Amino acid sequence: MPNFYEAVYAVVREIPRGRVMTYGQIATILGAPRAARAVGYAMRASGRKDDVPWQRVINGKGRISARTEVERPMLQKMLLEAEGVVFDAAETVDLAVLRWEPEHPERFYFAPSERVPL
DNA sequence: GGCTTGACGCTTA
DNA sequence: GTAAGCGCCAAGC
Repeated sequence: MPNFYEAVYAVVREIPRGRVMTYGQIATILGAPRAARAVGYAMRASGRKDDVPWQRVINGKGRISARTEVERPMLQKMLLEAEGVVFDAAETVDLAVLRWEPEHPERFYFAPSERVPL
């Protein structure tokens, strides 16, 4: 992984259809449990990459964040429901059931020291 | 190199 | 149960 963004995308691409992951969870797998914000930042920048299922990444409460955009969250919810993800009355996803974890999280490990400029 | 911003998260009230 | 505050890491100026 040449940079942090690609490291994040590599994980997101592994999320199966109908399942979701949280920002903090991805950050933890990358080796930076506190870098949830940076993960979200990477998602925002991933708008162009069609092969990255960004809609399957939500916050730790099981909700859609996307505070900056207005139509984005609506689209995200629509895409997830199309995959079978269920939202409750509070527009929250049941993470206890739909949260997914890679079989080999260590292969996504991204040591800060290995970070290489683009 | 330093300051500001941002799809987050945990702790406290 | 919700709301506000502080800390976190990486990117862009």
